Amino acid sequence: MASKSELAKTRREQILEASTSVFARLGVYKARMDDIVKEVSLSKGAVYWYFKSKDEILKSILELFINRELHGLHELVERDGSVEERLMLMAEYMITDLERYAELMPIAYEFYALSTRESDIRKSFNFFFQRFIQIFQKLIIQGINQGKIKHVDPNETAVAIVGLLEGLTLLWIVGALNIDIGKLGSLLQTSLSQYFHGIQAEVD
Amino acid sequence: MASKSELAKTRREQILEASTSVFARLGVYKARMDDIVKEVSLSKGAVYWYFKSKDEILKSILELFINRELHGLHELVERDGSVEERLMLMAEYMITDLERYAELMPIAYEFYALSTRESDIRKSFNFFFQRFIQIFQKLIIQGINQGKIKHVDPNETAVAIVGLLEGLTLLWIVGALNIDIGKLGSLLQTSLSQYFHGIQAEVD
Amino acid sequence: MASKSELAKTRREQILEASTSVFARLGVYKARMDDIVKEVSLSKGAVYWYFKSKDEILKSILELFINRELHGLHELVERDGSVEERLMLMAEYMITDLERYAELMPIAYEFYALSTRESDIRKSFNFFFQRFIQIFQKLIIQGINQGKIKHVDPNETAVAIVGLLEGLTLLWIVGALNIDIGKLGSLLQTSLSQYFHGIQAEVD
Amino acid sequence: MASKSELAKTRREQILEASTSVFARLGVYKARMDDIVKEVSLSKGAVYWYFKSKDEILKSILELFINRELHGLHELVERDGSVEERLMLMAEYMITDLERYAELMPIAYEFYALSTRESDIRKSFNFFFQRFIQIFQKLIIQGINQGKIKHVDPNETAVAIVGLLEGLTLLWIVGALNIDIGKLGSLLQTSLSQYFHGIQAEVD
DNA sequence: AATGAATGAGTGTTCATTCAT
DNA sequence: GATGAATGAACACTCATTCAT
Repeated sequence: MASKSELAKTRREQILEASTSVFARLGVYKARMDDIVKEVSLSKGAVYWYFKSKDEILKSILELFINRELHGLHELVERDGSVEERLMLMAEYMITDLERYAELMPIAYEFYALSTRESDIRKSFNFFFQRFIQIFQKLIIQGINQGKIKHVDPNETAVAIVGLLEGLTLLWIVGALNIDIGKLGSLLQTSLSQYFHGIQAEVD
Repeated sequence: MASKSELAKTRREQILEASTSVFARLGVYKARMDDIVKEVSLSKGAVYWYFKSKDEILKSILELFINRELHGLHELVERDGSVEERLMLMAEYMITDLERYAELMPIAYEFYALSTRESDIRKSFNFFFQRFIQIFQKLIIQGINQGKIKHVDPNETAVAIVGLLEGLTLLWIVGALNIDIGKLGSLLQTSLSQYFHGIQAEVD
Repeated sequence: MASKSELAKTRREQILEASTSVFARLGVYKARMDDIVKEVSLSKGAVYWYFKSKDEILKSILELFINRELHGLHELVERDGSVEERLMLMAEYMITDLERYAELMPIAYEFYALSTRESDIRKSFNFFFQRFIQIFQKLIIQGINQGKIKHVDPNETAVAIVGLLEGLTLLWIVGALNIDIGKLGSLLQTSLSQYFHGIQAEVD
Repeated sequence: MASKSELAKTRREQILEASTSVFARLGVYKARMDDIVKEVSLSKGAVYWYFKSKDEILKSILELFINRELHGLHELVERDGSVEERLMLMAEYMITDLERYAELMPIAYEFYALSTRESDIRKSFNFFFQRFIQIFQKLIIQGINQGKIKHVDPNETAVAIVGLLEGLTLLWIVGALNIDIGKLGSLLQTSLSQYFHGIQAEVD
């Protein structure tokens, strides 16, 4: 039974998907509402029926990204395995994710830039990264409790790990690495592994 | 004795400085040529006398940033001290730098976003990060030769370090950390230090 | 029942009419899009909805002129009467036409000037004048076949006649004649008549 | 002894020559003062030292044209020969002239267009064409007095002749004739000759 | 006389948004 | 719900002209 809100939901999704693609291709500012309208094969009025403004579309895209991403990560946390194994698993997940959404990454950096000026976006990122970091933090704490990891500050360490992942992604996106995504995967794993050794508890 | 080209150089610098400030405050796209004109206290015609478009201004800013930054880093490489000490020194330098240019960081992320679409900018970043990474790579190689660092891949390791620094900066800029810049400094140092321990040669 | 394209056609006509009037009054280059917008009582966006640039408006005006003019002339060719009578009829028609569109003539000269630089316009005029000349050529050939006109070159003669008409119009427009349009009419007729006598077959 | 005004005269001529060339090439409105400055190899200030505005340059060009043209024509009038011969001579002269200044003709049509809006230019043309017509008028009157030409209205006839010449030139400039200038010359002569026969006195 | 940097009003065009149908 | 014509403020950039040197 497709209720009114079913159609609305579908339409919003269509528009969001089309917009994301357009924004990624042209950049958020160069993208025109007409480009979106053309991409989604709806009329301009229809797009404005479901979204009040270009800005609302933009923010909805961010929301969608964040939810999708957090959802994916949460599933990973529940897995079994040693702390190191699970760390690697998460790196792997990020790569798969990056692979799938690579062409959408440009938008992310526009959002980062925007976040310095728009508190809405800033809050969203705050929320997102807090969660993201928390996930790793739990892992670190587990590791410490299991005697696998030194008595480091779990939050600081988690932040460093997320930073490492984000930073390498940035370098890749920006074209500083000149490597394909497969190579980026192993780079991420090597780096994480090295970092992990730095915080690993000494064994006798 | 201000020769013709002296004036031109001065004017270009004035315009670039004003533009940078305006771009950082309003965002590259929301910033109007009139905002720049007002900020620099010249007429619109004068600005266009020295730069042929808003875009040229933008790209010149990037050029300036990159040159300034590389220049600063190169000086650091020549310092004395152990590999670890010099690594910390560089982190310190980055923090000082970040402190000074903090309010200009939003532009960086707009540039990152742009780099995915504009090959000019992509090339500039490629050049910049290659150099940046190289500097660390040399340090790593020295460390390896001195027996201070394991036989890691120097390039991969340098990339990881730069990634770590960039990533933490990103998290801070984006508001994910909720800490002041001083705290960011010590976070950078802790993280680097931990990473360094992970690649340090085993001692008997 | 105004279908979609009916409205579009009407709007385009409105805009073209208003633009013609504005161009004639102010000159093509001094005329501003705002002048057109004001004249047509539409918004600027509406004008740009139907024409993508000032230039397209300009070229559409030329197209319209040419079609209108050729259409009118073609009807004249079908008339009955002697060759000389029909020649006079055409002169008469041109005067009526000139009378009606007198205030639009300035545009014609801007088009002539443009035709030396813009191949689009050059082609349009080429097409127009070829047709125009052809009409007179047919008349000449008829005259020759009827033994009313000497064995002159029909094309050359037709060109001369059109040249004579255009040239006198030019002199009048440029203000060289200081006569009213009625007097221009009889001047045209006298001149044509004299020319006609020059090519008339000798009678015994 | 090159007095101040000698230099001034030279400079004005240089500027006028360069401007004419630029105007012809780019069109009066598209031509920029910078184009003129570049063409004449003087500074912008220098150009403005000798001419108060672009408009003054434009009007000076017209003045120069007119003087040059009238001067040339006046010399022709003094020649010997029959009326018909001298008529042909003038056609010949116009062709030579057209040949030399062909690439400047576009400006003429811009002037014609302007003449409908600017009384200065209108007056200049009025003056010019009056003289032009007068020259032919004298010829006609002579012809009448010599019994070579019918009792036509000398002014009307002169106007028709000038109109014929101008009109054929217009058709040629506008690209309606698709013939080279040599062919235009013979066309002019044929047409004039035919017209002349139309007004020639009957012989027994 | 000459230079060329500086001025700033003015221009064609764009585009997010609205709204009558 | 949906359409797409209409709106008009906003914008990057131009260019004739000025003026300090």
